[in-house]
Amino acid sequence: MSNESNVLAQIQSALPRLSKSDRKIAEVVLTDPEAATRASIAHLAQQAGVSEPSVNRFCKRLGATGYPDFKIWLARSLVSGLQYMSQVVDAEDTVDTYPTKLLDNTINALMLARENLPASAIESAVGYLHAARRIYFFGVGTSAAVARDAEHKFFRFQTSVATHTDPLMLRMLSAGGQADDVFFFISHTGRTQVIVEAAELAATTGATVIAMTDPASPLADASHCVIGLDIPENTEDYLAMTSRIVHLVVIDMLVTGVTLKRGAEGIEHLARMKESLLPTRLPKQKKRRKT
Amino acid sequence: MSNESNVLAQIQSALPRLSKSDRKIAEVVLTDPEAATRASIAHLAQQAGVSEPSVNRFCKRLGATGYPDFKIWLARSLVSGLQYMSQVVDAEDTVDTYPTKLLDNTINALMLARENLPASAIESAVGYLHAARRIYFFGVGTSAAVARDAEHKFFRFQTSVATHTDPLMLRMLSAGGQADDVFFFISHTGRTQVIVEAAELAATTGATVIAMTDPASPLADASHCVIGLDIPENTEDYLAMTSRIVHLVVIDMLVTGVTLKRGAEGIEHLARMKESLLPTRLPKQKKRRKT
DNA sequence: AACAGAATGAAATTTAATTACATAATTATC
DNA sequence: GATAATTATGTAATTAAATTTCATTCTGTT
Repeated sequence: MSNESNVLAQIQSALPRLSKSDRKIAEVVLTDPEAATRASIAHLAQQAGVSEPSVNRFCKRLGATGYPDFKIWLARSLVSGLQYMSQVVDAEDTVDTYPTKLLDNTINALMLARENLPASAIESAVGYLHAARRIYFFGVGTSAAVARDAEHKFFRFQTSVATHTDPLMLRMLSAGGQADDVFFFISHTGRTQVIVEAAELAATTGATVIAMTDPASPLADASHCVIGLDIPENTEDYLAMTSRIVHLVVIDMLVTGVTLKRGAEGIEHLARMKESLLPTRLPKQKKRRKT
Repeated sequence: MSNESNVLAQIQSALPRLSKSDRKIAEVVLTDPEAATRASIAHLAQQAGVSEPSVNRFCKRLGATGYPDFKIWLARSLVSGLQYMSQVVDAEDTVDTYPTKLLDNTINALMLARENLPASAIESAVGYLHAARRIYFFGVGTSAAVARDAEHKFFRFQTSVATHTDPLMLRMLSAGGQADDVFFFISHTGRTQVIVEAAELAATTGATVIAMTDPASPLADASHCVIGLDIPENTEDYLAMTSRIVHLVVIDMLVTGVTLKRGAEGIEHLARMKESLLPTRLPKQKKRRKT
């Protein structure tokens, strides 16, 4: 009964079982839940044409402790401004709408990733990266930027790191893999010709092949360790590619994981970061904006 | 001010500007917003160590009509267990905790950006980029990856685009700016020596200088158009730099804006994207994971 | 029709939130 | 560096809101 996560659905389903006044209240609430969250018990009672205690009893019957609590439940089952459906930018969009759409899509992608985190894959990838003598991050197109970011982050460790986008370099380096090398491939689809080929080559050399990609793809099949992510849509090749954002955050996770594994120096690094975070922000001088 | 869509992000961004007691209240709310929705004003006041009227005033300052109304806002902006305080990874973290922390920080940064979108700056930047004959994206360190991403995205237009990280190239190109060139600088702090210098140089040439940076920084001062973003903490140089994610999404916005401005072909492109989005995902075959 | 049981509303009570006012702290000004 | 002005904060009084109690009215049953 007290499934507080969605009162509206609950009211809806209880509707036929309700008494006369309860039904009147339910209808008012269902018609405009948004308004109900703002109304006082007196107002809602008047709207429904019932007495205040009736409203109160209605709330309690649903499992709330009282009317204010009921309003909170109601508010929670109404989702904040965030749009949960992936939104598409179209010709009618203006500067007041498309930035929010893009942000919402990105936020949704991250929330989705948050639900289905491939913790074990991350863990083993961290293990490999930590143990590696040399790491290659390979990605083309949009994923090249992710690879570059990873390279930049892994610089801090004494491990040697490299990124390349040139197909020839990619193939040559992959073919020359050694036991303690890690090849890390980044591809949303896992079907990019040059990447798949390189991964297959690398796998034959005894090096470790990690892929951040679709788990049901040729690239995944060629890899020893797959970081599979649940990413809403394939907007590949088009404007905003939300997957690359998720990929970047996963890179952060890997760097963090390796840092933690390295102990001492790593921890010291983290401590410094903690400090830098505390004095939240520097007081800003007067703002100045042109045009 | 009364942008009711996400009070938590709003509080987060107001945090540094708040008075002593307001901050205490804000911290209690941010630490456990879920609990705050259930607490009475007296309880919350006691928790924060302030008086009840202080809590009431806090709510009003945020735009709510009072405490109960504030609780409704809070409930509405609450999404599935997300942590709203910026979280720091420490030595005790495991693979079960730090990935979520990093994701939460990123999501928060994006929600914050969503509340304080510099729409007008984005609009004018889009105007400049659309009109440009040649575009340079300059960023160093972490921002280099953002610049690279921007370059990759702007390739689609006939405008010529370039990115460089080499300080010499940067200075040379900046000095050689022309009237219809756009120099786009990316820097979280706006205090990176080489970037600020290049911006100042470029500004003397008659070219347009755009900066995505802290609005109260030397870089902002040197620019014609500043895209200022509200980004929680300065984790600069350390593990996860949430600002770069926000920057990337802003790049998406700019590309989208320019695409929309280009009309016809741009729209056709968007239509194709829309199609690609509908058959959401390919049915995945059996998953396969190794190690 | 008469009764039991639930449903409902009026009024009283309690609880919670808000306002008014006084005091303290901060900031600006000279 | 002192003083005025402003802003922030708390105490107490007030008001508003929600809840409980209890009397009344429906509803269905025999």
